[in-house]
Amino acid sequence: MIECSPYKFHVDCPSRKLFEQISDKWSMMILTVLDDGPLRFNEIRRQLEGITQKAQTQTLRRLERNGLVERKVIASSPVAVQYEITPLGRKLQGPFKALYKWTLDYMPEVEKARATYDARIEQVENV
Amino acid sequence: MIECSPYKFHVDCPSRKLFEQISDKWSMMILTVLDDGPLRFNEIRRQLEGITQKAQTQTLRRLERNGLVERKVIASSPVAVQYEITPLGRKLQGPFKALYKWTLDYMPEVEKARATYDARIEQVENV
DNA sequence: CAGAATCCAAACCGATACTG
DNA sequence: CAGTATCGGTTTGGATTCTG
Repeated sequence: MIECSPYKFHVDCPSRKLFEQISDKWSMMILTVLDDGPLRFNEIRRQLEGITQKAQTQTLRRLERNGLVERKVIASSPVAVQYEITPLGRKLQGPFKALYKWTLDYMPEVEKARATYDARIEQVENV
Repeated sequence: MIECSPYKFHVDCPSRKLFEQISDKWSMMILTVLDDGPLRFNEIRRQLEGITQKAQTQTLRRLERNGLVERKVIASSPVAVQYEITPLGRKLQGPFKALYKWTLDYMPEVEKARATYDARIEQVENV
């Protein structure tokens, strides 16, 4: 792990600035569904349970601005818009899949830890 | 990428639940500095520029609850508290480092994309 | 279809003061 | 040292309405 002086994680450290941009609720999921191929606005929507139109628009705009997604307007009536992952966005798939695998592999351990923690806390509070 | 029916990312998908827990502003950074060895509260603080005491406490509690960090109270006067990464937390280092490397490798590309996007937006707005 | 605009409530966040 | 408690200010999030 490379360091950013004088703090390990300086506010100007690229990892902080960039992590903020992709660690929101929906970016990772949108990039993941787009990895299988381009989708239209409502096609994305149908794959992500619970996303609102506003959140989706905002997330897509940020992804587009950061060069991770390309927005293509297809002139027709009514107009069609297609979202496509860029090569840069595709390079995030490796890290994302590693993270995704971790969540599946260790979810049971995390839940066990939570149960233990919550039980201990409750005990302390009920003294 | 494994799917969660009927949506690709169902609300009960482990990846969503767990990703929410670690994708906040500080978790990744705290786990990273703890990877080098256990630290006390204020030692962590000194490595993470801009973190407030409140945010640090909250993040550490969540990490502890999820079994990623262990909190050890050393009886002394004044009391000392040590935070140590757990084996489970350490298993996240691989994915984190992959993500970290991506930010360093592609930050320039992202900034170029932003400049292009912002210039285009400005042009549209100034018509 | 693919959004933009608006409004409101809830969550978060930092600053401050206090404690054993 | 290692926190807890509290209090505004800000941001976020959802629901709703409107548009070409």
